[in-house]
Amino acid sequence: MVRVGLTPERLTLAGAELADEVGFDQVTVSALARRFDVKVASLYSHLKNSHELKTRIALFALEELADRVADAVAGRAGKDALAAFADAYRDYAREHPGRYAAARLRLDPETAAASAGVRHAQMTRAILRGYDLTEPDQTHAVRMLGSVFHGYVSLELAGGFEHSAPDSQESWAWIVDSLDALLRNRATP
Amino acid sequence: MVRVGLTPERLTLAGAELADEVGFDQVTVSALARRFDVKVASLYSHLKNSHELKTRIALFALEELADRVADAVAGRAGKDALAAFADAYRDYAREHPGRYAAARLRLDPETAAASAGVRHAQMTRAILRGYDLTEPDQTHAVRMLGSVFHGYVSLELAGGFEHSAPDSQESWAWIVDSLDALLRNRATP
DNA sequence: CCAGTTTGCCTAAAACCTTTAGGCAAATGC
DNA sequence: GCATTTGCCTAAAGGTTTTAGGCAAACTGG
Repeated sequence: MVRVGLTPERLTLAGAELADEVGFDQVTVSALARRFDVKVASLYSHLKNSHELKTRIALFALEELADRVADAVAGRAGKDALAAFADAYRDYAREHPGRYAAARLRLDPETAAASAGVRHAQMTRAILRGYDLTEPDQTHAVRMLGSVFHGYVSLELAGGFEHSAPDSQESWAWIVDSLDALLRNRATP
Repeated sequence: MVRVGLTPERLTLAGAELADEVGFDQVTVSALARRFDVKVASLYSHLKNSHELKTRIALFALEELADRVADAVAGRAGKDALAAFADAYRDYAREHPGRYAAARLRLDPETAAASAGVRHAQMTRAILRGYDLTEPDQTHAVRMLGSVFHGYVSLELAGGFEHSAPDSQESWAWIVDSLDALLRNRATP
């Protein structure tokens, strides 16, 4: 009975990898046990239940995505920052579709408040500092950017733009461009 | 052994109702059988499998949503049409969250091509006729509108805007307003 | 270094979901 | 009214979740 060395962290990471391979909703405690070649029940010493596994993966993905976005945005401002933010977001979703799906898991309020989700909101607001928006416009803009990015990426992942011209990349650039113009128009004089 | 009168249509409708009550991913063949007070295996005379049930609910929801949007948009043009489209979309998602989630199910290409999804795309293009966009801008705009609406509604359903000011309704109006301005700016002279 | 405790993975088992196979009775058609 | 079709049933196998209890490996301190 060799000990494999399971920990919540290793399980979370393996779960994230599994999500990218087979889809987030195919991530089960059973599948994870198979991957470590241990019996299913063994995982329940490290995880309260299946929901905790999914939540952990979600939190992990949120952190990772926030790190990437922070990196991408560092040292940029204005449209440059907006484009970097947008690309970091989209690239992450395309590289890690399962983790991205995980990041969209609905968290209970306390968990969400303690998650990297707040960093996302902060970074979005940081981007908007380049556009001189005052409240409540700034909040509206935060919500709009979140909607467009999430909406686009999730439609793209679902294959919505696959078999039609023009290329998805072109639409993405057009949209970022349009959003920049929109935000500049909304700036308070 | 009383016959309940199961049909694929009745099962689909009941499945849609169930989705709104407990969430689309909680819709199972078992739960549906309980609702009709018949044994689970009985449903398999009317449905090939669980996936077919979900696909049917998705197609049903797409039709229903397309009907609503068509109704809302009829006789309107320009920003009026845009707002009517947006509201019909958002209202449907809020009234029928389970069906809305179903409508976002990934369909295989042939099924998607035969679905009301194509009506959605046509209606979006119809809205854009009021803005004098030429290709490829029109396609970019179709994709952007789809992204914003879907993204916003799905973040809203996930509770993203619940416990913060300003009201979601205000942000929605601001966004529709902004999109209208954006599209007018993009019009070809 | 080795007893004692902790920890990790195991077996066993119950509950629920999916799906298939085969049966009996109700509805339909001639 | 009888034969056929159809609809719902029982039975059963296989997968996932979760809990309970056991044995052995890995730490702990004397």
